[in-house]
Amino acid sequence: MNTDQVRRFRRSLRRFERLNSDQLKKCCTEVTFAQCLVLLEVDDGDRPTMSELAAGLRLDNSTLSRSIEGLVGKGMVERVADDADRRRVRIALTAAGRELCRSIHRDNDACVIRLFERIPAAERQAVIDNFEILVEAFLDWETETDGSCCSPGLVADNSGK
Amino acid sequence: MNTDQVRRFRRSLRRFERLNSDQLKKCCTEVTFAQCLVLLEVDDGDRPTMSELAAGLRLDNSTLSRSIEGLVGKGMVERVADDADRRRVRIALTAAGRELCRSIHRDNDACVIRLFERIPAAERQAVIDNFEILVEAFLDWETETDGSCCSPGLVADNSGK
DNA sequence: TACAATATTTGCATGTTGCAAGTAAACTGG
DNA sequence: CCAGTTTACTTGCAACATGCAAATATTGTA
Repeated sequence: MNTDQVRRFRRSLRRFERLNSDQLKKCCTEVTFAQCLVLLEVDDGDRPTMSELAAGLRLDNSTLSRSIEGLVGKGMVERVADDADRRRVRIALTAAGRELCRSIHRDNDACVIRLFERIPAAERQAVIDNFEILVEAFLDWETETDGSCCSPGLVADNSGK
Repeated sequence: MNTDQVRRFRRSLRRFERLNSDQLKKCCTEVTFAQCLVLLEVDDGDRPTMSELAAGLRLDNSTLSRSIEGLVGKGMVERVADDADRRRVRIALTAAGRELCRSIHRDNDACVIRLFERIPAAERQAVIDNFEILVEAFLDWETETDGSCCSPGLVADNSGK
């Protein structure tokens, strides 16, 4: 890795960071952005418990608890007591929640397709594959360092002070 | 684009979203994460005005104003009145701000290098290049739609309701 | 000079987040 | 079986981030 590569990548990372901005996210009014991430995670799992969701989303249990609270209030998910261990709370989609997930997927699939129309067809698969490699590397690195290292993109680090 | 490609990409996008989480970002105590992004943007520019910074970071002027307020309070930047147009406020790094930028770059360059050690050397350039292509496509798309489309990754969209 | 346009800051409300403390249920060793 | 510990989750709290609308100050314009 030379300096130019590193700096170019970090610059892309900073720009990407700001792209997922609230402005972009706000086109939806049914649920908040954080709630949307939780909803899709619930949809991906099999009646996951709170802890499973929190781990999957890398969120504190308390933060997740509040997101779920919001989704319950909007009638998208239900808290279901676990028969085997009544400490556990399992989360299940309601009919409205399932419908919202379908809607989210439909609309966002279409958005991704439009996005990729800006990328030459020959490059699309490479972009997807390489992004996946990148995300995996991040996840792998996060797991190993347990979040104790600084964020590679942009974060200030006072370790040198 | 087939469905599998789209879904795989959106899944990566969701995971990536949560990776830049506060937990990861919090290794720094000098400035907040948002302030760090602003600081580096100031460093990149030539005594930029508030509006230039807000546009570059895709932030509302008011949000930027508060971030700058924080950085001024921490002695990292200074507000400088523009001689030609006294409505304008230009932002300049202080000596401490310049030093912090150097520190951020030094530490984060090192982090990126460690991150990429998890990716085979032969693939690194492709990962960087393809990430850049992706970010450019996002920026291009955002500019053209003026943020009026839904976020491709994950955002709920009630347009179908 | 009155009026419109531009640049920035403030007031306000909402959302997100983690830590610490609290509560309830399940396990464990005597 | 019961006291103490562990586990799962929720609440209290404080900080930060964010955009919209309104206020302020300055500049351009007719």
